[in-house]
Amino acid sequence: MPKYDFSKIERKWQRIWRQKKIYEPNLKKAKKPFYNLMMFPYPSAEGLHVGNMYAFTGADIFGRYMRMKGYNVFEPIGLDGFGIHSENYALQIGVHPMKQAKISKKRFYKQLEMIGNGFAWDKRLETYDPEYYKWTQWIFVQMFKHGLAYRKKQAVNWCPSCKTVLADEQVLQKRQETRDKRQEVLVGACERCETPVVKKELEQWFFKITKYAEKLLKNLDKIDWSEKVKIAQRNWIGESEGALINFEIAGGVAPSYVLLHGFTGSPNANFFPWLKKELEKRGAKVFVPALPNTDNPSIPEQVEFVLKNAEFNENTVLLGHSLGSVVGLKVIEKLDHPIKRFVSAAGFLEPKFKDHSRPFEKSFDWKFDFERIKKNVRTIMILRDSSDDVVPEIQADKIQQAIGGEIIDFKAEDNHICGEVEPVVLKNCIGLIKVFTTRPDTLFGATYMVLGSEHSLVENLKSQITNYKQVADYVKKTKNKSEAERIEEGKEKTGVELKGIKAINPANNEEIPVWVADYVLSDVGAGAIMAVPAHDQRDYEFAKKFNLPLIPVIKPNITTSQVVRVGNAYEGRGVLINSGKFNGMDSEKAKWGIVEFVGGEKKTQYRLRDWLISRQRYWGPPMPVIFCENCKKLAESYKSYKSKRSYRSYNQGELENPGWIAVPGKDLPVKLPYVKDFRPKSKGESPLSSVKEFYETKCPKCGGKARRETDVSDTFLDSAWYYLRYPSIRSARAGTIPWDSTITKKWLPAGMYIGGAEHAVLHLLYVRFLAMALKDMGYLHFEEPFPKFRAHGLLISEGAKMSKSKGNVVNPDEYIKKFGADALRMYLMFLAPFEQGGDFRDAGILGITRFLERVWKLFHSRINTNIGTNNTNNIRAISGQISEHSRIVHRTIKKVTEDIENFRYNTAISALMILLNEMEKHPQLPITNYQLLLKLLAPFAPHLAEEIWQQLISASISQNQRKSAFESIHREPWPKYDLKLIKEETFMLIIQINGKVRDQIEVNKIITQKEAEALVFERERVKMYLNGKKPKKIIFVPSRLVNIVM
RNA sequence: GCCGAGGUGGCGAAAUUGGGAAACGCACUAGCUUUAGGAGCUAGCGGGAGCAAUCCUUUGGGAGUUCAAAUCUCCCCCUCGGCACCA
Repeated sequence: MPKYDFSKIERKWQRIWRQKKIYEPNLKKAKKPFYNLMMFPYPSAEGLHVGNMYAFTGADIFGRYMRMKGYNVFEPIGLDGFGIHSENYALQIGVHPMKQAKISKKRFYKQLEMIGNGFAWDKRLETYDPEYYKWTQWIFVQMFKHGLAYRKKQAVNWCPSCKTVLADEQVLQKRQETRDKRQEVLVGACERCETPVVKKELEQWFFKITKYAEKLLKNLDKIDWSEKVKIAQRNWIGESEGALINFEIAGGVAPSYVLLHGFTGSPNANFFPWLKKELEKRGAKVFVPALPNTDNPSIPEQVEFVLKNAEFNENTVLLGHSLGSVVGLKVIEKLDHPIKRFVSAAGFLEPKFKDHSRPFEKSFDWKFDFERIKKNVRTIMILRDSSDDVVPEIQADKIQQAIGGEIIDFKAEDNHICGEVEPVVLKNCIGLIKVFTTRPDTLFGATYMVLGSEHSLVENLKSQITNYKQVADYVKKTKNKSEAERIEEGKEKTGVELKGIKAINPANNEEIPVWVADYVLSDVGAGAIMAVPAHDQRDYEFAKKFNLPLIPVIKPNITTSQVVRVGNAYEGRGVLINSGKFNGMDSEKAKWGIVEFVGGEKKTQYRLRDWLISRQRYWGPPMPVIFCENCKKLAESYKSYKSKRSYRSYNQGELENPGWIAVPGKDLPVKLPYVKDFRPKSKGESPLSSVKEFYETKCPKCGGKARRETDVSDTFLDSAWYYLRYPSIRSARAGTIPWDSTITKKWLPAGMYIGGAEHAVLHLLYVRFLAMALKDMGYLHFEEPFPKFRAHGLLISEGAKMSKSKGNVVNPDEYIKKFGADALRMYLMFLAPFEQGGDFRDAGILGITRFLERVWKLFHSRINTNIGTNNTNNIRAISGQISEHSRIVHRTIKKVTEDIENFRYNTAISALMILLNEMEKHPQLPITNYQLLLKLLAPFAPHLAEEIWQQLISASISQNQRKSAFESIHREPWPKYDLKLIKEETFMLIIQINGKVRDQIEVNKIITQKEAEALVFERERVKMYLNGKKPKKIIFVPSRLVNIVM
């Protein structure tokens, strides 16, 4: 018997498979395409990790199974070679990443071939290949052009010792053992040098993933993914349903108001009389001039009239309705000192109306000095009626783009904000604190308010805050707090009261204090909260610490029946819900009833943040944008409407980010230059920022002197679209876009995606987002790239996560050398369910080695000796025994098939072992059954199965019968099982007495209860236990058991 | 604190529409094979009692539902993973 020389066999078949291209489907012509995708590795270390192999093998078994089921399986592989992992590795070993990439590539592909997967080798890709990142940059440009990329200042984690920006994952978050074993808490420190991390503000690029928050969340219900990954995504997106509620600032009413009516209006029309009364009631001086020539107005004339008759000081609020808003803007432009606030109700900048033209359109030049206006007004509120059929919605945006301010969208009482009572208008004329709450039903229990440190009101109310210095000091301290301090302080709440300011609870009109505290985060909700100590643990802690009231004093004009959940605070717990009704509504209804009662607005809020794309690093694709001073001016002037012609050549991204110009497609890729010193720079800039030849360039728009962006993009962008590239590599039709649409339509979305659960929220969310965005741009025909995703478990070693410091990293190479890839593959899959992960221990692999040896031995000792001579006779001679033996074979087919489909590879392998045990015992083993065993084994041990299969073919089929083409076992049809053969005619009837097994008999499957009982009571053992007594009850479970209850 | 997964022999695990707990494998023990070994074959292998037939007991702990619970319900403990002052 020849020796089972796995090294030779494995190398041989790997070579032949590759030569014969049995894993390279014809991507254009395939009839039953199946895209079997697995997450590609980042080649950041010495080589492939056994954890990678675990994942790839598990995915490959599924692919091989699908191939045998008749699908044209496409199973590509590549390297996620860009990014911080690879760069850090290069830094660590002191080799330039460009050089290291070549070394890693060779090593990784060699290892990837050794594991015996059915990879489509012709379609490899590496993310650092300019041919690839050209398209990564192209995608960035598309995002930019479609307004999905923008620049924003944001604080980043900065390690002062390593002089580099750190990703959140690189900041120590948990109590960890430090390298020199001190048991210290290193929260908020750099993972490499353990220096406390500080915050540094940098301008960076973001992708608007938040725009897709709702879709990303909703689609989760439609896709078949590992449930835990879906849950992680749901939590990450973090939907919360709640309401925005405005709290009036007591004394937020300004001393003086000037209200300007619109075209054909008057001080007695619309909401003007009511508004005047409301404001005067609160002690304000209100001036509502009747503007001259209201039916055929001249704007300059009205402006002059207002300037002459109205008084403006720094506490004046100016409101303009419709044309009054235009007049108001002009008035502000002419002032020589600032006013407190400008409220634009249904205002506009251009005379473009939805209905008809108006006489004042032509007599005015529609030019404004926006810079001056901005200087002359401290806060701006832009009210937009969602049902306005006079002024287009876009006008509000235009005002905001020109002078800033806040847009308030609402449905006015009457069209074009012309109701006699318009509460939203009033609210915006007086000072307001807007809060977001998911519990509006606790509104009656709000006893104070808290603003986040960065809340704009802190500065805007400066003049009214009597302890401003104290407040400012606190705010400054909070902003400078490092991550470490913030977490360390943990539960101990801090804060400062804004003295001189009171807010009014709109539910009960009670005056409540306003605080600023860092437990309220400025970028969450509205950046301010109503504090309800009776219901919220955090508010309770804060209230206790600063002696704030825990429950409100209910004013007599609010009846207790209106109160929902005021709550009773009590010591220790702080939360006792006192539920009630509100105006006859209960619970859920009351919650929203209150929102309506106080004029709030229902709102769904998401926790998801926009995707920060910029990396101040070297090893990534340079971002394909160029900054041009000249174009900045042009793009900005677009906002002021000074030159309509020139802005037409700018795309949305260029207009939204003045000065930033996309690199045109023909100039892509923007190649990453070779930079000798690729280490991160100390200023929070990419190493490219010191390469003059790189950043000095010409503006693609105007040809003037310009500067390239020197940051590179996040690695997650590389991996967010790689699956689109694989099938189109070297396709002639991919040229203007990165993929061939015909092929993409055929192969995508992917049939199966397999990868680690550690990517649940980043990679797996980004891929989905990008697909949605590209679909909306018209480049793709689907929005979910992976309708089916399975997360494999984590492979640990000797009970612990593999890590270099623990020294328990397993290198697959030595195991492959020692035991063979087939043995290692099967051992990894046999450990535990694939989706659970497993613990790699040396000892167990021998069991698999024995199994494979026995499969080999069985062939050479029993099968091979029988074929060739009179094979067919042989089968006929033993046909009588086939059916009995076939039963277990068919049961195994069923078991293995179902187990593969459910990724229960461990039990599939166990079933194969049981089958082998049976076959060894069987005196005359039919060849056909052995062939079935081989086919079932093929996905798990592809080399051995192929070797024996080929030997079988050459031994049993005479030369002239043999087909000329190479017939791999991996293209054989997957065995089908015969249900009739599986069905048993008899079964072991279990006899229980009081639930305990006492006996068993083999009986026919179709036995009735009566027949069973008759048999059971004849049994000696049963008689012994009954001892003449009559049973209380007899339970009969068909084809299972009889339970006699005594 | 919140969310998720899990806890079964010496070890990895199997059994989940409630119906024989421990399949399959590792390790171990004994024997066989004139036997160099991480080789092969046979048998045994949760714990306790017994020469044995057999009996009792056992799925993190406690309670419950049921003829019957690893599986369902409630409470508690532990391990791992994720999120974390999200209003």
